[in-house]
Amino acid sequence: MTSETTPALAEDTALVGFQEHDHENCVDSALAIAESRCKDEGLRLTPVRRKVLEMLLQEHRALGAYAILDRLREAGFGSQPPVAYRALDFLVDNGFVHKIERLNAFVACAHPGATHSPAFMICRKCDAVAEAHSAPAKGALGAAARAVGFEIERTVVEAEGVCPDCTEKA
Amino acid sequence: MTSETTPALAEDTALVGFQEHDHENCVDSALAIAESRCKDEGLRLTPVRRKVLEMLLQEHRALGAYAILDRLREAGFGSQPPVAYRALDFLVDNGFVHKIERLNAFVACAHPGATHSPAFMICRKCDAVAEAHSAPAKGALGAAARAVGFEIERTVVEAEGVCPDCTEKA
DNA sequence: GGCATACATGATATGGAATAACATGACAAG
DNA sequence: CTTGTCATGTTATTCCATATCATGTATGCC
Ligand SMILES: [Zn+2]
Ligand SMILES: [Zn+2]
Ligand SMILES: [Zn+2]
Ligand SMILES: [Zn+2]
Repeated sequence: MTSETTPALAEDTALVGFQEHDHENCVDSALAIAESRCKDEGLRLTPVRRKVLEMLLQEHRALGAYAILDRLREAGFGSQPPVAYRALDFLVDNGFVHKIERLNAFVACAHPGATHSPAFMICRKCDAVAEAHSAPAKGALGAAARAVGFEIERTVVEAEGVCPDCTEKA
Repeated sequence: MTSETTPALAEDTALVGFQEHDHENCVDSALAIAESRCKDEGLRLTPVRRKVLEMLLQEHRALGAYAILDRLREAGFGSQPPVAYRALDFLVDNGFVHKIERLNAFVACAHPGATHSPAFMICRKCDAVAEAHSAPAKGALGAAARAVGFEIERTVVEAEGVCPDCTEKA
């Protein structure tokens, strides 16, 4: 794994997921970015953690914790729930992976590097997940929060619907 | 075996939108609206369903399915999971109750009557939940969806943070 | 009335998500 | 070498959710 893969970060900031792309490169570069960021920030991207991130990057879909666990077992890692949840906690806390609350499942971040407040589009037919940016404090919710004095720390924004591919097929 | 761990939120701080209000009346009127709407639309607000709605209206907090189940048992109804989940399905499908994905729990709708796309503010300290309106297709997410041809059918918008009461106490 | 249909309820069993609690191993300071 | 920290591993348990089959109950038609 040369860390020389350049930040070929999908430049259409919005949406990896519903678009064809060079997936090999996509996975490799995301892993490279993760390794580089961990080095910079003194985080330890251990084998289990790296493996989980790699699994999630391979799919552009959300995987449940037990699907992840199955693959960890196959790869020779521990196979008890905490093994997966701890790796996921690390990856989520550090912004490499997001949890999709609607699905109780996890997806690799499509815009690693910068901290951001993600929004997701989830296809209910094929389970594809695309990540966009959300503007949490702006809009109706932000206004309502300011009006009552609620301090927003984090937002969950998830849209459920049908992706372009599945719409086309129908 | 009961799964109730509630730290007894001070009773009279019951709040809709984090504001004090006449809670007796709030519950009664919401039940009346539900009954009237069910009559109009030919829906059957049966005893279990009514009881679950009433429970959720009493709290302005989200209750987990098993907390609901415990109370159903106490009230003499069936105590197996499907009993609660079926009642909840009915109430959610018809807009009387919303599911809070972040908590895997349920809360009574604060704006019954009109169909709407809710947004929630969840206090991570006291677990209070307030409901606001969201503008799903407007804003950054709507734009991203239109850009790729994703058809939004439903959105989950949940903000986590600290409510005015808890901010004040700190 | 007798009967078909739809719908609501009930109970059993199982699967999937998440965490608590405890033990072990690796490793870097001191 | 000892100590503290962090990561991993295992066991056990709890909570969330659904599939399945059985039973009851109302309604409308014959
Ligand atoms: Zn990719
Ligand atoms: Zn699709
Ligand atoms: Zn509502
Ligand atoms: Zn609070």
